[in-house]
Amino acid sequence: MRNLALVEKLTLRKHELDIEKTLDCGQCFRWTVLGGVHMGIIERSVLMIRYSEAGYDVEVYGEPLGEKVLFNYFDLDRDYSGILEVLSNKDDHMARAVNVGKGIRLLKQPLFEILISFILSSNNNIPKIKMTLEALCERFGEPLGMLDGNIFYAFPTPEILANASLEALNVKAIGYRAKYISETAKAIVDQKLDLNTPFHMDYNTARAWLKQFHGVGDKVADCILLFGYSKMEAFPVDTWVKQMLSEYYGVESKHEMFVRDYFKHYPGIAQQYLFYMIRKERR
DNA sequence: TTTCAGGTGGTGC
DNA sequence: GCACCACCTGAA
Repeated sequence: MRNLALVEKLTLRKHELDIEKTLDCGQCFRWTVLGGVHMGIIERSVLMIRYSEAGYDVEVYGEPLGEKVLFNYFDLDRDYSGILEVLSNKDDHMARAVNVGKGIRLLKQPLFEILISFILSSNNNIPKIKMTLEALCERFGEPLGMLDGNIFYAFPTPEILANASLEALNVKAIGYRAKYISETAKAIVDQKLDLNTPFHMDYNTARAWLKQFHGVGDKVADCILLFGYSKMEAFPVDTWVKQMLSEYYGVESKHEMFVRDYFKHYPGIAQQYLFYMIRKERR
């Protein structure tokens, strides 16, 4: 296995971006942190991100990424300050969440990767999801090269997963979700479905479109729409968020109506900041 | 040994 | 529409 070559050096301004929080708020699973260095893969580029005076230094290995793609991945073109100000004026909980979560941005992750990742997330927890994803990438992803003794793998393509047997897909901790992955990959390949389609749909239509895949229900569809498609109307409700909605807002059912009315155009950002806060307080 | 974890799909009403 | 419940697996 050949070593990955450094092909690009980029910088991220610190303004309104906290890498640590952004990569550790449950929206992505393949980033790791070691000795203060964040390592991750975007498409076929291996990234190492370090703190610096101005913000963050980004080293790109393997294939060049380009500033535009990097900025897009971290949603840097969106102005969060105005949105967060409106949200923090809503109530004390939201104000606290905005304060605690300052610097969180909603990523725009590769679509097939985010679809598969969140199908794996159902009835599951983060350490296991990470374990399963790494196992899938090791078995089915293309090895991109080595760096510091570690082999980095691209995310598997729909074709490779569609052609894999259920036995082969039965990697660590995947369980009954292997069938969902197989059926989803097959649907994409056989029916020539274009994962870009939801970009051109409104939130409700896009959500219904994603739910055609086995293993994608309301919550998983909302995660995909929020972390892959930047649909800010999406408000994923898991057991913790459900409990939080009840506790903070007295909402026991019909969350969708409540969040749309209450958070207006940005339920997704509200959800992510609230989620980060309740998760942090639990730990 | 039992319970639960960042849900979904199937079933029955 | 809504309420149940089985479901892989690993950790507590």
